[in-house]
Amino acid sequence: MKITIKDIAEKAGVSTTTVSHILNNKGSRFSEETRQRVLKVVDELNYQPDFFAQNMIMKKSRTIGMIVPDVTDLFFSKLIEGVESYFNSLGYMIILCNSKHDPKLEEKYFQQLVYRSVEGIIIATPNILSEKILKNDDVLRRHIPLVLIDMGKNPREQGKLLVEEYQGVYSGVKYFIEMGHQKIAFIQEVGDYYQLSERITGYLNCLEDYNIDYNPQLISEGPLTMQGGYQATKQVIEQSQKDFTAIFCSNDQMAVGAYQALLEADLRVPDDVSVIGFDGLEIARYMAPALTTVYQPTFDIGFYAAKFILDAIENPKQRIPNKIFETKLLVRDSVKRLTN
Amino acid sequence: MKITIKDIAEKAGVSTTTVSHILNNKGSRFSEETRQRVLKVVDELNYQPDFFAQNMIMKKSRTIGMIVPDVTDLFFSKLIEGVESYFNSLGYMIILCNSKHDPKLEEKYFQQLVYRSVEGIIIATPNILSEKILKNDDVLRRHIPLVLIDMGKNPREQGKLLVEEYQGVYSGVKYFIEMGHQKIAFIQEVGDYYQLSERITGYLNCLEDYNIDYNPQLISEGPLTMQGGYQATKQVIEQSQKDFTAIFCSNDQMAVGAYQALLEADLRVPDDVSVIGFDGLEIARYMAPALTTVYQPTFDIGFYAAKFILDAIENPKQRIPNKIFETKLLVRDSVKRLTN
DNA sequence: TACTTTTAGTAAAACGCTTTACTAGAAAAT
DNA sequence: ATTTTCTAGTAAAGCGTTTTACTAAAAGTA
Repeated sequence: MKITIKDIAEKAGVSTTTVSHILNNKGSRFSEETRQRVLKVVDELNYQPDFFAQNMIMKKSRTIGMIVPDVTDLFFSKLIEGVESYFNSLGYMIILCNSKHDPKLEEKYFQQLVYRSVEGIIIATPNILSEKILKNDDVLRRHIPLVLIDMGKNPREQGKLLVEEYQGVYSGVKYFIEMGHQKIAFIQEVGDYYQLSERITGYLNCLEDYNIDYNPQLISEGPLTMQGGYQATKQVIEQSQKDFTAIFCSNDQMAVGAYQALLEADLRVPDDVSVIGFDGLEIARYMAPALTTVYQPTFDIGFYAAKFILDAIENPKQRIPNKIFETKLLVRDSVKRLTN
Repeated sequence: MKITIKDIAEKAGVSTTTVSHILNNKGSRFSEETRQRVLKVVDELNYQPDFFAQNMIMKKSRTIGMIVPDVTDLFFSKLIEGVESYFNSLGYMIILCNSKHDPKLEEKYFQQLVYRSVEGIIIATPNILSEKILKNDDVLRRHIPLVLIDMGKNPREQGKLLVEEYQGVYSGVKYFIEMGHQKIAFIQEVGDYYQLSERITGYLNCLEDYNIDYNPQLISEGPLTMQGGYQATKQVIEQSQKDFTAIFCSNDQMAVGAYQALLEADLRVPDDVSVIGFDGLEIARYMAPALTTVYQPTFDIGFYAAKFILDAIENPKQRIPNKIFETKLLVRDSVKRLTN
């Protein structure tokens, strides 16, 4: 069946100890002659040590678990790219779990990852996580580093990677206002409304700071998808009877849907309605007109998540840092200056 | 440290054999009393068997390796979703590798996956793979099922999942012609031109069948990305001095870039130039105007890849089937009927 | 009663590696 | 010449399971 270290040892006329030592550059020195002989046999038989046998002793799975709600979401795939890119050269591999936004599945995956002895876990989700995840016995006992990219939804002391959502939205809405807009709509993630996420707070506070009355008819919600943005925008159009000049979308994908909904309602971007998105995905640049959007460094977030995990693996005593990423308004062509 | 089966056995006053048997419902029957006692201890100590120790004996890693060139590419992320969705409930997990279109990296990942004893490998790539992958000793010896989603690029007898690219493109170009177009541009993947892929052959043959002269100035290439489509379209515009009325894009993402390039050149879609894409991604529906595109069942391809792998795992003797997926032209608003 | 069968379990091997502790013989030191 | 040190290795334990082959005691049977 599989070639084992024993086969190599036998064929090279040495002990398994010797083979192991030579392969791992450990222990006492060996004569160049035996070294070559062993290496030659290894090469001839195309021997590779058994991953499981090795791990049983060394307890280094060199595997990271990552849970995302939707791989096809451009934000999360960019994040995955960042994570993968860091682990790439280091011999770590990632087990990817697509939770489909289902908390039950997230929990199941989490447990499976723990069972598989991953050395670290990254959970990216806008959902509330259960105690079973956040205070998992195994994870605590075995010091498995956990990093959350969760928009600040879950209480946690370390390993939180956040984006300045509040400031991001605030700067976008402020930009609308500075461009002369007063009737500013806001479409956001489902379920967020009542729990007042950072994003909507940024919106509300900015309005307040500029003494603009908040109009509930200008707010609507939907999933953070193109379809979601389309529906939510349609709803805003109906609710307000087209009485708005700007719309802030909780992410770029919603903005794509918003464009469509506006077009169908005979509202032109930006002549009739100005639009701002959030994320700064590649697609934003290619929308017509190019979308003004609040950029967040998605790739970097993934990259840092990976880095923090790795640091924590190498330094188990240390706590995992938190990090807040800045946003930046990318001004493009989807916002019109209002001259009234 | 970790709780082992020995701890459980000791605390429950039985042998490890008993614990193992009870946990796996194997071997002779045990009295309900001991069963409960063992189970209780297992629960109390929150015991989980060690994945590596188990695998060492059972040799079932329940892990699948998947290599894609770019996770952020909507086609591949959809594929991943399909694969993940099939393995999801079955306790299999997938190790995801993002090769960045680098053949060297593909080979390295492949070897790592083999080393990690994955039970199956799915490679989705438009690249030529090395012999080291296609005729890998380990994979052959250990009968690791391999499925290729490679647009037919690599010679292989089994485990090939293909799409009717030729027919897809042909039907799109034919549609252009039926709508009165004669000057039809084609933008395609880099490097494909000289190796005459299925896609360009579909284009060329269709032109020929309708007695339309093929004009090399109407062909251009770029990566299968928005940026790539943008550049390639720009090039076509220059080369032909705007002398074309339609453009076929090798994928939807290129079409997004094409829209942008056309817009910048003051060419309106579809009034001045009609556009067709390939893939049928969600985004196509939200483009303005909505993109007419050749749909391919991306999710299903992933799903079947997973299914075939699993069938092959359960049935090692059997060969892995090939499968060809049909395409379908989704007519939307990006093609104008020419009346001349 | 004396044998057989069943019940309820156990001991020990095996999986394929790494690692610790040891050693025979050669070379160096006294 | 004897002891010490160095060289080039090896034997065997151990990692945490599963599994095979076995067994003592209880129950059933003739």
